Amino acid sequence: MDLKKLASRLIPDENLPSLEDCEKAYPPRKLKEGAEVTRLAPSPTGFIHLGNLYSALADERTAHTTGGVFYLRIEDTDEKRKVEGAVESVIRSLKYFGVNFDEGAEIDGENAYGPYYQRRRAPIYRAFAKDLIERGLAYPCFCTEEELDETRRIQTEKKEVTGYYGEYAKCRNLTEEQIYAALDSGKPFVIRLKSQGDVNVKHTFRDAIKGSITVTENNQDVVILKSDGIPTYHFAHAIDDHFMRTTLVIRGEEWLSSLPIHIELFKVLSFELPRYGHTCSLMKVDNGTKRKLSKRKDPELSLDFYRAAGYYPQAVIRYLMTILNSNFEEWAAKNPTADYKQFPFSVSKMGKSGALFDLDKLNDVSRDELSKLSPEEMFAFLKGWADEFGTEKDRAHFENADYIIKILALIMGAGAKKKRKDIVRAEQGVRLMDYFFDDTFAPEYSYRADNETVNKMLEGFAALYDENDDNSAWFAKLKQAAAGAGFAAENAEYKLNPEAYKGNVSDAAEIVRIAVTGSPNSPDLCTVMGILGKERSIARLNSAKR
RNA sequence: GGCCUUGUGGUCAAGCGGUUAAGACGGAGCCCUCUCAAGGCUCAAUCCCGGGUUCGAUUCCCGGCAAGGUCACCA
Repeated sequence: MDLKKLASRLIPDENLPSLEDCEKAYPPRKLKEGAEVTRLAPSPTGFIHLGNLYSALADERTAHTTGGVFYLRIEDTDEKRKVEGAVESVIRSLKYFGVNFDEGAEIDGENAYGPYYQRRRAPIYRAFAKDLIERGLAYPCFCTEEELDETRRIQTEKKEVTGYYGEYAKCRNLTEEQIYAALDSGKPFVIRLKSQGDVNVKHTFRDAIKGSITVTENNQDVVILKSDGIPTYHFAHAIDDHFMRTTLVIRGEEWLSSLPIHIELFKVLSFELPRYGHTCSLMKVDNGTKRKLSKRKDPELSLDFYRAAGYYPQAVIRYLMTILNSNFEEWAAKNPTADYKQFPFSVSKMGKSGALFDLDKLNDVSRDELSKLSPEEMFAFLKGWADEFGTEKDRAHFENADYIIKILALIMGAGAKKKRKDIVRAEQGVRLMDYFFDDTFAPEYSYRADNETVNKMLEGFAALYDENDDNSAWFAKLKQAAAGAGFAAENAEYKLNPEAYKGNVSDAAEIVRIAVTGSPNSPDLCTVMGILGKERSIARLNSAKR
């Protein structure tokens, strides 16, 4: 059979680049020894979630801690699943979390290895497919979807491996006449790899994350060019990662099972195989079982969700870092002020089994991270959130920067010997301040004492309160009022004879606290009242009487 | 079902033939204390199972089991 002629018939494109041209156009990168080139290669199918950020961070850290390059490639070979604006959304979301690309789709700067949209690279793929056909390593397949379904059914029935291989590869040995007849009749076709592999042969393979794994040779005649002439993932992956000079392909472990295909593809294309690192996926518990995070099933894991909830970007990143490299936490404890980018990230330190997403842990990391901010920085962060996601009232409150910063100094324990870690995320932090504003102050007045006692305490303290008192003077007056209302002024006295009193000082303070803040829990009450000012404090004490 | 991967407290995990089996989150308790946080201290809780190899296995080997992934003209 004249393969040259067949190739020209199958791929008649003019102006295809020559294989040598491609090599020349995308030469090996000039990087220092050990520098890794990594990439994020999403398909533009919609929003990205925490799991995507997780692997993007692994890529980004690997590239940037080794002095390499991190680029963005868009795998848009599936027209049907394309979503408008998805690319911008990916870039924007990742940027919010501080994950930035050096080159790639929609990125300014060095674009020498582009284009980064696979659809725009069609001529390259087609040139190589044509070459494979000429070399007898690929062939046209005219099987219809129905035929394929049918063989799959038979294979399943006979408990054989499904797929297009061996005797099931019907089009593999078509005669010249059959091929041209099909072509002449206008039947649509795909191009398949003529696999040379043998499933009985196994190799051990070194994965950068999983370590030593065994791979079985591929014997599937996989589709490399779909009937629309666009490559499948497998083929595009081999060609792109070769010509974009990726050194380390970091991707989810769901790709592990197609690794044999990729190995064969690199081999027949005569490309040097890059290194691979297959990450375990982030899991979540669903109906009592673990499963990997999914875009469709877990909208609450969308990156935009975390933005809306007001999670601090650095906190999410640091949480992810603790899962990515388990020694990160230890390092961070030793270097409390260091930026996470100084951490010597290593793919080899990545875990081998899938981690469960742990909200408690994220919250803990968040508290910690946020407690490092100054009240001014916290103000800026909260205001940014309020501007985008807050209520009308929130935005109005944030006009008064000085007032809020004073509140934040209290809530965060700034300047005090011990910092507070009350704020986990912006939304919750903003709500924490509600009682400092009259229009959001919503007390419940759920006193434990009887009304008479409450009123006596409130009146007594209102009469004594002086906004110029320092903390101890303030507390002395609280005790005085407490005694007047029948509480024990000193705890020791109360312990000796609890029957004689309405309660201890804590119980008395609780009444005032509820009156002023609407809640039995709050930071230092003396300071709260100082921030509110005498007038409002007294007004609240009065209106809190029963 | 075939193939691949993984299996240390509730969660994330150190560990790499001999350890009282780290640490963090979460839980319980105590201290501190005007409450709540924070902080300090203490406690409970783990090597999937069965065979080997070995003086000795969480660690090495084999076999189970369980979980996850994958078997498309989707990526």
